[in-house]
Amino acid sequence: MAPPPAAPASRPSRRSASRPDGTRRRASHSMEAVLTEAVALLDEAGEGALTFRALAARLGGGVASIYWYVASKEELLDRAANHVLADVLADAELQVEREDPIDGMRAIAVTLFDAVADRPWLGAYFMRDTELQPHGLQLYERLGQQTLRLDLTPRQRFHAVSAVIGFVVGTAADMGQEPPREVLEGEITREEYLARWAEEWRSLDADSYPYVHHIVDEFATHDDAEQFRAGLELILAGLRLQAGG
Amino acid sequence: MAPPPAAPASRPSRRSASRPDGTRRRASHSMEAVLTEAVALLDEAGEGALTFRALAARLGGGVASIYWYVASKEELLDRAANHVLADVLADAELQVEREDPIDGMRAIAVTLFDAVADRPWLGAYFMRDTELQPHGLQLYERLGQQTLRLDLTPRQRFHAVSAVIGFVVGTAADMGQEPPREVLEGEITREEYLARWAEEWRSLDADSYPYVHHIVDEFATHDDAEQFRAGLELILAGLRLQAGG
DNA sequence: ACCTGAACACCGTTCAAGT
DNA sequence: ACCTGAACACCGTTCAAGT
Repeated sequence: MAPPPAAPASRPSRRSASRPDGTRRRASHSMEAVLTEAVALLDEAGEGALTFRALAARLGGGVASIYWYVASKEELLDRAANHVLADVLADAELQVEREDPIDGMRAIAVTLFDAVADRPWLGAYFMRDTELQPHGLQLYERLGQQTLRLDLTPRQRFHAVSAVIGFVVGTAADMGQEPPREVLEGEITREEYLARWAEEWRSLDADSYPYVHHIVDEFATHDDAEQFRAGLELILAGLRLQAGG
Repeated sequence: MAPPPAAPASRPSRRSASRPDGTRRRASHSMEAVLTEAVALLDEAGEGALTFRALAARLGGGVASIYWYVASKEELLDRAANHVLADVLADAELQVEREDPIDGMRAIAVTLFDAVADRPWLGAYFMRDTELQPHGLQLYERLGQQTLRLDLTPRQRFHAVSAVIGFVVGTAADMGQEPPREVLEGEITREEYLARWAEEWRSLDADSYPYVHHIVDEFATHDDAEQFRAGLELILAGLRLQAGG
């Protein structure tokens, strides 16, 4: 396997510190430090917390210095996404040696889902720009390679991979939406929140909302990861059928 | 079928106009006018164009007046989503009288996809708050009702509907991402843009990226709607299998 | 009941200047 | 080559006051 496009060389970040002689050194960053701190901000406090001012403060420098590394906030997020995808890719590579290609696809899909579920902001930026996200492209390639072992046309393979990616990212982003304030602040648990929502659904007219009533208990006790897996199995079953069983 | 929760009464909006006697009447809005203009802004210039200031200007009033109708921008977008879902729901209801429940699911899914493809912002707000989005809930119910006619457990039905919604919204939101500036400004066409991207993919090492090379022509000429349909068919095929064929 | 004006506390981005 | 300070042109939201 070829190496991914090389990342710019990086040196460890130095927080602005005073020298022995008491003079003050200018803050000095590096692409690596910028992305690491950006991801830390994202992980600690969500997408809203990543501002150039907050990031500059963490790096111990001025706001404008970040623009030496990225041209815009969009690029910052694209690169941050690529940064965390390195680990996702490494995980996926480990799990991909399956005899059955469909098992391989499942393994990669689940790995990616877990990553996006952990980092909801990742969903919105995944594969948006393959030039800035070589690791995203490699993950796509790995998933696609599995389909080469199935009896399908190129078009079917393209559609299958697109479907899996679309499902994983879409579902994960949806599930990863910022929980309501009450849950975030620990006033109520996720279970209580779901129960409250379910209560509302139960109060709907049963004749008009037979389906909602039918599944309300499932909804109230559902597990996101299990729900994702069940949907993924439908796609994979359809694919296996298409490939001739 | 029961009516959806009633919308607040609305009167036509009046742009601030001068009276015969020359005095100035205060601007007067209505929830209906606020949502209509918000959607117009969204449709004309994308999510970035919807600001309280721009909306107030269109309504002919001050910024703060909008806060009498909605408590936050989040609520404004949730309600705007519900507003356009009224039409989507009406479309879906017309198409749902199928003998085969899977055909019914397909019809609703395609209708929703078309709506989100037209209005990318809709993807991010669909079904986020069923209290503010009764039409979203009704669409969910309609889709779910189809599964009641399939031989499945409640849990399987819940998972199936979640999978379809997740796939539709995820795929449509992804496809509906703001096209790059060059395309938006008409410098190049979508085809040229895809071709340029494909060119880049072709320049990758063939041994490391066999899949990308395998599908690059499909990618260069693909149609989003067709790609969506193909993925949807995989889910529906898996579901039909699960329901016993 | 509904709207206004002005302020508050933020944003991303730019740029001339520094080292 | 890389960083700083200060400014610019915005944001969403609040609030006392008006009608």
